[in-house]
Amino acid sequence: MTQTATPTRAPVNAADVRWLTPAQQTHWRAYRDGTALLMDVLARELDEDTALSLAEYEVLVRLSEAPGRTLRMSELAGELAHSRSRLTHTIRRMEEAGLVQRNPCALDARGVNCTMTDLGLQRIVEAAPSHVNAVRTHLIDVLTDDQLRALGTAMGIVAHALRES
Amino acid sequence: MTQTATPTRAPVNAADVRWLTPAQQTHWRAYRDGTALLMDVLARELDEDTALSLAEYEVLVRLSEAPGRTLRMSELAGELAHSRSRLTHTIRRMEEAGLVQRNPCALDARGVNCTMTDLGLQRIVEAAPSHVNAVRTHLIDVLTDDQLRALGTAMGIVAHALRES
DNA sequence: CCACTGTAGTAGAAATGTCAACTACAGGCG
DNA sequence: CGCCTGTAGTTGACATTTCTACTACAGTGG
Repeated sequence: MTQTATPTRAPVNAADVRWLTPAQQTHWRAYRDGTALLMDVLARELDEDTALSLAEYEVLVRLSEAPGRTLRMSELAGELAHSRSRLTHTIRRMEEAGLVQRNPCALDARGVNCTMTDLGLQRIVEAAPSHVNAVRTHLIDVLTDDQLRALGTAMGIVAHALRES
Repeated sequence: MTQTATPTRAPVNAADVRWLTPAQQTHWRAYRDGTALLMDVLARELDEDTALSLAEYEVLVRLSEAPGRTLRMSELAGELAHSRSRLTHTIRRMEEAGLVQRNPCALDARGVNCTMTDLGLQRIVEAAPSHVNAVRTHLIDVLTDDQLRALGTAMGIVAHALRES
């Protein structure tokens, strides 16, 4: 099912809405508020400790795991769930900072390969301990194994459903 | 325990890091990716359907639930987990659009009360069905009750831990 | 009363993200 | 081939968020 020209969903009249139950409200808000607080503290601590933004850090993580420390721009955008435009801007800044390098893609003349430089590798090796520690402190260590597993499972389902459409 | 002047955490040497187990990695990434995708689609659909940003929508929700449809700026910022500066800018734009109004606070001359206008109320009444529907479609309806409860519980714990510090 | 420290809110500049074109190439099909 | 549609990536204008510094008032303790 592809999008129609105007991707507007059918307007929902107030009478038809299935409002959230109080319990659903509570859980949705806990998720929303917890996520806002968590992402905020992770971004702040990463920036203070390493002068990297969360977006830059995640770019480097994905590249560090890719064969040849290289990924196509679109693959990177897909994995990060960032818009192509956003990624272009981020990568341009990172390239100016010497963390990555861009090269035309041999197989597909439209494509651009993005490669992590040695400096980029160095930066993420330095940054990883601090960030892992922050994730541990604020997320992993405050939850039981079961709670973390449930969290991952639930959001995995959500992510999968969204990637379908 | 108060913060020291330089709130920098002790640097973490690579040797001391407790890296995440593969399972922890997986769950953390599922959470992170799912959240990015979910927030993105919710923001996009809300904007398309109602021309409100998620931030504006949430301001209106909090105000609509407050006595007198009024909250202090700092209370609003605290509930939304937004910085005071960010809130000031958001509210200024919303005030220009006629959705809220600011008045000095009688009890505390430093304070500012933020009140939702009738137009603001009207806008959120119109917007709510669409947004609830989107939350349902992309989050609530793809999870079982147990999964949603587990998600809310886990993130509630995370939020609580962060609000302590 | 006065100094001191902390809280509330704001403002402008800089950084970052979004949106809407736009170029260029790929792949299918007459 | 030549046309058409779709994908990859970029760009610049615009909107939002962050950072930092600032003003003003509250509350505490001498």
